[in-house]
Amino acid sequence: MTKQPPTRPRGEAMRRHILETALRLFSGAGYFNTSIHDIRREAGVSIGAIYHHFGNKELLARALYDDLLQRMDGDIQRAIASGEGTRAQCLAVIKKLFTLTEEQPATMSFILLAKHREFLSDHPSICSSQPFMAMRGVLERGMAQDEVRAMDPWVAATAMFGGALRMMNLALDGALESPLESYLQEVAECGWRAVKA
Amino acid sequence: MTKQPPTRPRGEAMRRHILETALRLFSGAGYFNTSIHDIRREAGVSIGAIYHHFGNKELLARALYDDLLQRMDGDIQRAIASGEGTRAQCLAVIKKLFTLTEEQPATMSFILLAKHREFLSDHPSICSSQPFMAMRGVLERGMAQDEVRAMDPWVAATAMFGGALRMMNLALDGALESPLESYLQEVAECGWRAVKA
DNA sequence: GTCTATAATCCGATAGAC
DNA sequence: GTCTATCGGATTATAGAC
Repeated sequence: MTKQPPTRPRGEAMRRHILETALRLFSGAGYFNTSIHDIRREAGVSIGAIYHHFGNKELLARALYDDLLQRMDGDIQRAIASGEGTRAQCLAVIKKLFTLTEEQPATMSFILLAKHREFLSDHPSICSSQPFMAMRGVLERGMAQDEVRAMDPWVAATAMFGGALRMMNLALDGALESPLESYLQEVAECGWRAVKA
Repeated sequence: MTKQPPTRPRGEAMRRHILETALRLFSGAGYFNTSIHDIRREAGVSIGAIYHHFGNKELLARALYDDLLQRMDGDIQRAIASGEGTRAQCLAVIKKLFTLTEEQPATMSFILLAKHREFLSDHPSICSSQPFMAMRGVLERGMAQDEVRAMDPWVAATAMFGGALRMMNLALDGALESPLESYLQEVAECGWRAVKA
């Protein structure tokens, strides 16, 4: 009993706590409408702690973005690995994307809707990030095996997943009546018809 | 010869001049990275003129957004009216969207990529704006005439146009090698296969 | 209507104690 | 590592002359 759970997280735990708070505020009000002082107040930590762990506001956003994108990349890779054949893999990817959107809307909102160029100066655009390249890769392999019609790989990827991504935007904007999962089969079927051989 | 063309626009002309300058800066650096003083300097007008015509920065952005969206709505409506049948109408819409993206990237970037929620507080989301509702309407009529498979109207609209919109995002991010128009036929074909009866 | 000058506020970042 | 107090600067918006 020498170790008491501290009221406030310290060290690495505090770092994660700050990241979680920043995600909530960034995705709610936006990066520019959220000040360091807002994060400080909401997280119940000091300004000094934030600057100690992240250096400045932009680096905090970058750390958050990298963290979320890496987690999403793992999810997408696992979804792809879980399926046999292009069609099943694409369905698994869309299913995972829909689940993430419903269960972690703040995360998906930050990744999909944020104009990262505005505060992540030299970061590569979201299109060329790992998870999106992996999705494109599925279609390219599908083409090599004649499961997918021969076409430009970008066109194939956007045709297969573009509808799903738009539906996620609609869900995040609160424009859909039913939960996103209820559209899964229809959306995946449309995507597949768009590209199948 | 009593009337000399003024070096700097005045009145309504100045209003438009300010809107054009704001669009260029907003779509380049983003709304929050653009200050009133930036617009003042770039447009060669005074702070007073800006506040006289628009009231404050947020109202300036709102006026710009409404203006661009109304113009886009007219373009989309005309594109729809130019075609016979669902397939031709959808092709015309995508063709117009691609042309606009290439010829007026600042406009399309501002409309598509901006997180308007961050600075247009109570504005309806982009999904429920006129041009996007019109695109959904095309698919609904197509369903009524059995040209399009029966399905949720949102799913049909995102399946038909989602790929095209993603391609526009890629083009605006500079991720595509060829001009957007060169993908037109493939993109439209994919969208149509996704929804056709 | 358009201008200049200035006010009021807020923000990101730093300094230094503990 | 975490805290409090504070600085310097930038930004939005206003006041008032022309």
